Amino acid sequence: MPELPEVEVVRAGLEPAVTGATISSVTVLEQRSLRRHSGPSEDFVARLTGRGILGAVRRGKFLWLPLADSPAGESEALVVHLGMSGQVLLRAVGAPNDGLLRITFGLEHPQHGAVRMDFVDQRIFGSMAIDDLVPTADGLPAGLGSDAALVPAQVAHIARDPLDPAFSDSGFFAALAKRRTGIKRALLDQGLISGIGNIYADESLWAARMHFDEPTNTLGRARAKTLLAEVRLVLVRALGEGGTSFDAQYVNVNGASGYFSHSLNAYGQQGKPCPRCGRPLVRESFMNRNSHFCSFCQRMRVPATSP
DNA sequence: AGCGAGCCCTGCGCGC
DNA sequence: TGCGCGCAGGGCTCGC
Repeated sequence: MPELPEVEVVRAGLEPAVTGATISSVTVLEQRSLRRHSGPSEDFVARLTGRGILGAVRRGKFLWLPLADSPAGESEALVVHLGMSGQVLLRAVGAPNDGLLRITFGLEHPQHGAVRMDFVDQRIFGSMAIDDLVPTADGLPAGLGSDAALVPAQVAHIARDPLDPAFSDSGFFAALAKRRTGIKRALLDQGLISGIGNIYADESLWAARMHFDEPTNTLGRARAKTLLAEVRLVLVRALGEGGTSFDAQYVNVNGASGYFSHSLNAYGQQGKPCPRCGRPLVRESFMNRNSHFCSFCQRMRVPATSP
């Protein structure tokens, strides 16, 4: 469950269950799910077993669980990226294993007792890793879920997401004005603004009535503001509905689906009438993926030339 | 700097 | 019923 709302649903579901819990056991069933971990699976298991979990933090599509008792004062965290098809599920001890289970943790919580935390991932684009926490560049809290200004080293290059109170709107507008690229490319660039993927990029652009390939440097401050406002609106609405689920793949920690797929205006709606103007929505190949949009409402805007 | 291509993968739904 | 194809929410690296 990839984009910000889906990852936030997972974070919020994990937070009460894992904060204060101790990892009693770790079993790695699929080595490739540790692609982002620097050591072998034995190292991963040995370093996690017996450790306490301090919370659940998210920036963009990255999730991490800060760990207690880090060696030599170095702060460490268990970093999770769901990739295209990853899930983190909380299950009763003894529940049957999912066929796509890659890594499983036994957790012991002082109040809630024993629970299992399962990392399930069909395509293995997702991964887990132990990583060092490093200070944030701006000294502000790294993401949602913790006040600590510490971010996993492998997440440090990821920009803040638009729901982060420390996200700089003016910094984002300035970066857009400086870049020579298309607006959807910019929205999908996790180093510029994080958390947005193909679904919410298309939904935001539809809401803002912008063509996906409109150049960022001629967008102008007012239209950039409109776009950012629509991005936030779409993300918040999707979060309110538990994220977007097209099938059983994208679920919360209890395995339940979100409902935002019923609210999609553009993504996956090719051939259907545009909810605004009634003309058929189209799908166009873009960046090895697809863009879904209304070719009437979202016409390429020709920037006004100075007289 | 920015971009396209390639790569990492499995499983599903569809048309034949 | 079975097979092959196209498709899928992401991100990293490389060469131009």
